[in-house]
Amino acid sequence: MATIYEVAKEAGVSPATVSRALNGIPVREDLVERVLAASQLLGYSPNRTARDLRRRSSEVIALIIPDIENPYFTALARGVEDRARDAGYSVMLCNSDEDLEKEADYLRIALTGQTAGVIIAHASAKSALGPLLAQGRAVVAVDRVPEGEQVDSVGVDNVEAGRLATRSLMDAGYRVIACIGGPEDVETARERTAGWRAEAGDRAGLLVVSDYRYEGGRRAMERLLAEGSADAVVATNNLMGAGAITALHDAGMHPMEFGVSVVGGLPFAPSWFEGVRVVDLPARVLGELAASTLLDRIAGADDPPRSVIVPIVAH
Amino acid sequence: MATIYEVAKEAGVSPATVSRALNGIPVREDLVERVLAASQLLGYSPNRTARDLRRRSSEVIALIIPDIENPYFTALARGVEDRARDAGYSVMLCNSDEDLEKEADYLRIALTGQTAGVIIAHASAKSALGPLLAQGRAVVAVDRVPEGEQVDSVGVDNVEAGRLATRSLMDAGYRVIACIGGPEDVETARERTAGWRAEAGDRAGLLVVSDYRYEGGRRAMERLLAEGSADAVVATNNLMGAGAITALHDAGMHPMEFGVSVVGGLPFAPSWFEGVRVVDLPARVLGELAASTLLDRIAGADDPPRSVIVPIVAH
DNA sequence: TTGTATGCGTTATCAT
DNA sequence: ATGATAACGCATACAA
Repeated sequence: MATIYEVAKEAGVSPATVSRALNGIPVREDLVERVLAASQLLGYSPNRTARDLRRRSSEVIALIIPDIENPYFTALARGVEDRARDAGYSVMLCNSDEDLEKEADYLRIALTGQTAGVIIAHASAKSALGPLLAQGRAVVAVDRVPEGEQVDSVGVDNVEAGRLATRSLMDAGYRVIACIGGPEDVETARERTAGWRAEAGDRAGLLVVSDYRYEGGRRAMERLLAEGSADAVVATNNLMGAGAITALHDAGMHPMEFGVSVVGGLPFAPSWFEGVRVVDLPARVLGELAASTLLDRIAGADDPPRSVIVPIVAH
Repeated sequence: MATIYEVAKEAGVSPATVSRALNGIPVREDLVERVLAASQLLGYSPNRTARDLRRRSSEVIALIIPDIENPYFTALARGVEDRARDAGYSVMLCNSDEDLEKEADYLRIALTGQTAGVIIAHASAKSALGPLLAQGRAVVAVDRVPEGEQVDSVGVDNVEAGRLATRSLMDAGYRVIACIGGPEDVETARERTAGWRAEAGDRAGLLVVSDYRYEGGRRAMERLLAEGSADAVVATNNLMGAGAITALHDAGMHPMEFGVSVVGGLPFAPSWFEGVRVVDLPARVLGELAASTLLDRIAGADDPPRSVIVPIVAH
């Protein structure tokens, strides 16, 4: 790879002039042209590592999500990406796999590498955002909003989501509504379950705590069917909802006879499941807003941490 | 952030000793301990940008995929990620969105930043891998195998996939089998369509060329239904298959009366569509193998480019 | 084994 | 506006 020195020599100017010409800092017209010609000739493009080292920042933002195979988070990622790209940033997507250790690794990489900022849907409330924040790095929590930390956040009203999902079943005439909950150390899971509880009450055996995954939802549903006391169920996320529907299907039942309401949609499947109620979550918008918030911080906004709640549109 | 100099001073040794102690280069036992204690105390961790600049490499590999919202590619990404992580590398995932310009951006970033290597499922045969290869960077093409380039590649036998999907419908007794093809500048699309053609023949109007996307598959199916000459269809990728099924459903038909065979599966939905035939593609394995291949290259393997074809398991 | 000093490729400071 | 040069933080060649 050609360096800035070679370009300088080729163009007959100093390296400083090359740097300026390429960075939009005023330089005499004809020199700019010589620099451009020389870089073209040598196939030069600046070494980003050196630039980042010198500038102590970069145009990369890290996005850490807990499950890259969950369409909810990929939609969110698209939102982040589109907004970031418009602002000239690229996105490094990291999959923590709901694993605190992997997440810590990626957080460390984001910290020690020169990322301009970090957007994170943390794997657990125990996530170690401390070092990032202490160091003054721009950080935005998305989807999952840490309860203790002083950090910008973008999320939805999960209690309301849980309520809407539940009420939708009640309105349809179902009487005993069970709930498949997510991991207890994930805020969104606790909140959505709380929403269900507020509407449906909480009788023993009606709440099955699972793991936000497809297989977990499936097993939970099997248990509820075996139990036999409910006639409808709220799945607190999309994957568990899919699992529940599968279990229902495998048991030879249709989502009409046993009511199903899911918090969060699955793409490509809107019309396949008549009878399934869906409380859509604005994943992509969450991503866009998180990116906008982060970009503001990077640009130097120093107002106190703000917390954005995106409204849910009921069906 | 603390630097290596501060740690050195705190530990009463030279920066070089700190560097060595931290990188497993022989250093007197008690000095190692002092260095460790000092880094602990100061919360030191090496600046990766500086290290990369000095070493002229890094522990990050870039993975460029054309559609982050396609479960096929996220499964592939998981494969890459798992294998890479085991080897101590982290993965920067980039979404080209089937857009040559975005892809070129990411390729440039991968080139100018110190990535250890690049794994790419290119957006189009026109992708500009040239600069990377010319510069001797490790590159592996996955899923989509460039036809002209001298580069390692990992893919499946797409012609065979197309054949299998078609034959499955023929064996079930369908007579006139249409095909929803993907973009003509994507190798996998051309090959799968070729597989269909080889089995089903190609009569006018039976091939609808689409775009590998959900909506495209939906519209293509609507057209085929309007046309009315076929009694079954091969969708050459998962998303178009989903779109086709939706169109079918919206037209009040079931995948039993109008045969549907899809190349590539959709997750979370195995048992929902009785009657739909699926030729599963080993996306995750593709990712794992691509990562292994890349890691070999990074480690210095200098045998000629190899081309791995992962067998397809028929259902 | 340890320390000193240099260089990785930029950008930014300071003269000019 | 332009050029010489220092500095970003680390790893390593060389000297001790």
